[in-house]
Amino acid sequence: MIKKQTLKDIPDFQRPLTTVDVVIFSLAPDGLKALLVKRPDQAGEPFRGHWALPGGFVDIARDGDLKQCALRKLNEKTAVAAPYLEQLGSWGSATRDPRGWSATHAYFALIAPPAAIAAGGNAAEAAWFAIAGNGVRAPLAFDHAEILAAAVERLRNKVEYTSLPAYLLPQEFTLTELQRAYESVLGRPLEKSAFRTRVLSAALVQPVSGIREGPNRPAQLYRLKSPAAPVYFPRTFSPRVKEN
Amino acid sequence: MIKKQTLKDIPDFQRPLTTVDVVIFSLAPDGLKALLVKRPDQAGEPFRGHWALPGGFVDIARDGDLKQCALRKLNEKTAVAAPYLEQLGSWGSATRDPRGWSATHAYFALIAPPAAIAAGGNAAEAAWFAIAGNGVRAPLAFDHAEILAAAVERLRNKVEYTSLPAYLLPQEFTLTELQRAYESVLGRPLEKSAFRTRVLSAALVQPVSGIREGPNRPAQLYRLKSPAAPVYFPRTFSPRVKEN
DNA sequence: TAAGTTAGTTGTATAATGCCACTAAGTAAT
DNA sequence: ATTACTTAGTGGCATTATACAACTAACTTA
Repeated sequence: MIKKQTLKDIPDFQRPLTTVDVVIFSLAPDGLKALLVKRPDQAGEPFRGHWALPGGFVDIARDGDLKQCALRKLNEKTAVAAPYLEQLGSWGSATRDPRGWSATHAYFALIAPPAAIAAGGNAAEAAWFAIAGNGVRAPLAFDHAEILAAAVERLRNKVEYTSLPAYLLPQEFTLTELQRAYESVLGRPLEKSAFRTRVLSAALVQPVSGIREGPNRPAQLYRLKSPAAPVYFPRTFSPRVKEN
Repeated sequence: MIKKQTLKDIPDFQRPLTTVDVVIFSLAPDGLKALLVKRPDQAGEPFRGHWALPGGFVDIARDGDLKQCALRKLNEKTAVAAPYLEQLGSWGSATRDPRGWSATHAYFALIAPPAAIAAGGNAAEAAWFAIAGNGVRAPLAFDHAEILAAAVERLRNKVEYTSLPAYLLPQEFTLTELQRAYESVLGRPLEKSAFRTRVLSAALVQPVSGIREGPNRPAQLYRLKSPAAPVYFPRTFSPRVKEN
């Protein structure tokens, strides 16, 4: 029988590297985007010059816990007030980082477009990439393509039965804008009437005094009733299956 | 501006401790159970003699990746053929382990009762605890009560719209047994007719040749069509809300 | 004033069930 | 054998959310 491992059996150099990575989504007029950063192009760095998810080592002196670490990573790239931030999962193996056994704790964040445009710090090394299919067109460092794909899949899945797309919009929005956000993420059109009934009959949004003016009939503005917690619907959107 | 941390800035002793913990669920006649193990009662060990989730340090020499590590932990306690194993999330902070900054990767497993009864190895130090509410009655080591509560919540949630309870049963089962499994996890009765229609119209189970004999009308035996992947239903079970 | 566009509403059909009552097939006691 | 009891399995109506389609409303611009 193999001896159970205790702390003193684990020299420090046998501890896995621990990182946190954040998939940051936002919405541009032409669709869903994810923020990526360029790996440093220095000797000894893995995946030099590749695009990667924002993230890095947990700093045990600065980070109280994993979520705080994720928020720190998020704020290093883009200053957002109260983003939607959800844990996505963790990826760890002997081979994912050439520097040694490493495990990353992945989060995904949804932020509104205005704050998103300014990528803080070293802007040349951060950019928004369009989501096509389950990822972006550029090759990514480490297993980040896999992590990004998992984030996209999770987002698409939850969009079917939650209010998540609202976090991709500014605080105030029209119902049509909200519907476009859903459609952008899902990649398919939704029925206007069914969409409105669902959104309005759930305790999801409440009207504000403002009106969105435009070249045609103005639209009522709404905002989230309880931004802190997303709303879950009892069913998914599921278009009727045609016979024949 | 704070300098970006690179590998050489992180002495090994500043790396977080990395563990994997597994919430193992099974079904007894009187309800849902979770397997817990007793912490060693030795000097220097944290939470001496407390009950805890099965788990421990990632062994970078033995474990290829996190899931393999979770499977190893699972097999150290109970030998199961092909359990349902899903990543639950990760918990990491400066304070959760008195030995230092630590992060655990938590998984949850669903296993069939027969294999479950024999808790391998040191049986005196492992036991099945009834799930009451969101956890067990005993106080747990570390933040394991929180992790267990998250597992119970995730399980209850997914039971509403997936085939997960089937993994708590032996390979062959009757529809009534499956319904009882759902009810055990949910903690509320389900409508027989609606349940059967849902299960049979989804590509969830297929009849096998066997019949379950008993003191009354015998029942058709079924097994999962594709044990590898759980089935998702388009709606949750949701009892009608009474007016008045 | 008519055309064009987007906002928002209304009405019918449908799918998946919730709910209730029923029939079917065994064992065990009489 | 017959009846009582228990669990397996089915059938039918009601309900709910939404898919779908057609409609009305409000505004700008030519």
